[in-house]
Amino acid sequence: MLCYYISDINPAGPANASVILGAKRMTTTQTMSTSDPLTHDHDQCIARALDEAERLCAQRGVRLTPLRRRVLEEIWQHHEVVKAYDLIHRLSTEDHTVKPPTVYRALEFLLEQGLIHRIESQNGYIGCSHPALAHQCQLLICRGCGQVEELDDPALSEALQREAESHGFRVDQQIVEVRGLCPHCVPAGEEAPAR
Amino acid sequence: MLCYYISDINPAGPANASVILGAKRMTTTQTMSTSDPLTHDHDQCIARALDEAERLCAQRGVRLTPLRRRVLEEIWQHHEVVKAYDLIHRLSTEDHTVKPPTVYRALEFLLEQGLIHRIESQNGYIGCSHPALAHQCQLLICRGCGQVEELDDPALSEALQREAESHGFRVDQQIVEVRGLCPHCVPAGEEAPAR
DNA sequence: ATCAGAAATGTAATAACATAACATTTCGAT
DNA sequence: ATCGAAATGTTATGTTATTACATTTCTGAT
Ligand SMILES: [Zn+2]
Ligand SMILES: [Zn+2]
Ligand SMILES: [Zn+2]
Ligand SMILES: [Zn+2]
Repeated sequence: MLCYYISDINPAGPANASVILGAKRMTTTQTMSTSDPLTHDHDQCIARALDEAERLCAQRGVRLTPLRRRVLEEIWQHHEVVKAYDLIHRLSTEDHTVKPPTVYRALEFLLEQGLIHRIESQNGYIGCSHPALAHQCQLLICRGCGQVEELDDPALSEALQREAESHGFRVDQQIVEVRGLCPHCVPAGEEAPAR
Repeated sequence: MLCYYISDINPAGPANASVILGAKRMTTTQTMSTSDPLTHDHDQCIARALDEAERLCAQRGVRLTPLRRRVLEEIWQHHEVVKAYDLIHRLSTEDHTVKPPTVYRALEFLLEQGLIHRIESQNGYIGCSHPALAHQCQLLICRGCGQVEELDDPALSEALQREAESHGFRVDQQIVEVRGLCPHCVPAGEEAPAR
């Protein structure tokens, strides 16, 4: 499977179509990267995320059960926000309907282990790009294509932490989400206001 | 009405009880401030917020109808997160049940006019402290008492904006919410991890 | 290998949050 | 007074999440 940056949420115009057709599967060894979503090999992206999850859970002595692994795999199918009820539908078959608590419990586990992030402004979830270490991240959420890029800028999170502390506040968690248009959707969205 | 910083969400121990009893109504002229929630005159806080809303809506040629004003007034009853269904219940009487769309439409108007902020991580709302000018804010949300402090640090919002732009991202809106313990709830919560 | 407790999953019901669609009322300008 | 737009009322339904309890699976001790 290839990861298309321009999703069908935002039907691309002719200008973008050629870009999409230009996407190609890369077979050389490379690092996982969400910064070049048009060209990266997303099969490898998924495989790497699952391997890393297996490794971390083994290391931590927690169980990445088949169900939890399956939910994580579904979340990693693309770089867009995934909703809990999407997962319920995707995991259900004619034989067997998955019920909400099943999915919510798996999500709870994955959140606890830092394998996914919850996107508060969308009631959705996304795979974490750097699950080995706990971190505060900044999420860039494109309203055009729905893709999410995870930033992990310590300078930003530290600045916010300091600001909160300067008001006597003890920080548990930061929620930093930016809504807007990603580089590939800016042309299709609105042009820059300045002229 | 006085604004108690320690709410009944987090039953205060004896150490805090005296602090609560120490809260007093201030009658001197003062600026609205959420930075000293124990001592500020919250009646004046509400009145000022409503006056400001009247003024801004008149200036902008939009209508702060009785319903919208009433919803804003309820949101300003304290400095804690208010939920939409709280408002529905508070506005309903034995004679008349307020339906969800009524409240959600009022909230939509108040959000558009920048008179309230939505707190994404809580599905809740809070009165805006500086509604005259559009701004990106940072919200400090206490898990102890539920109170919310609004920060408006341009250095922070500009830093986040620059970071997003450096990734080619066009920013529409920033969502910055910090969960933790406010100065008055830190003692009652957990002690500092360092020793 | 067997058993007991803990962890995980299954299931039913319901709570909590939000919107769509359409009817009626109110407002403000002519 | 009349008309169109804006606001509100009403019904129904869609979406997200949790509670409570039953059953199954796993793990470690015997
Ligand atoms: Zn990918
Ligand atoms: Zn992450
Ligand atoms: Zn106040
Ligand atoms: Zn504000």
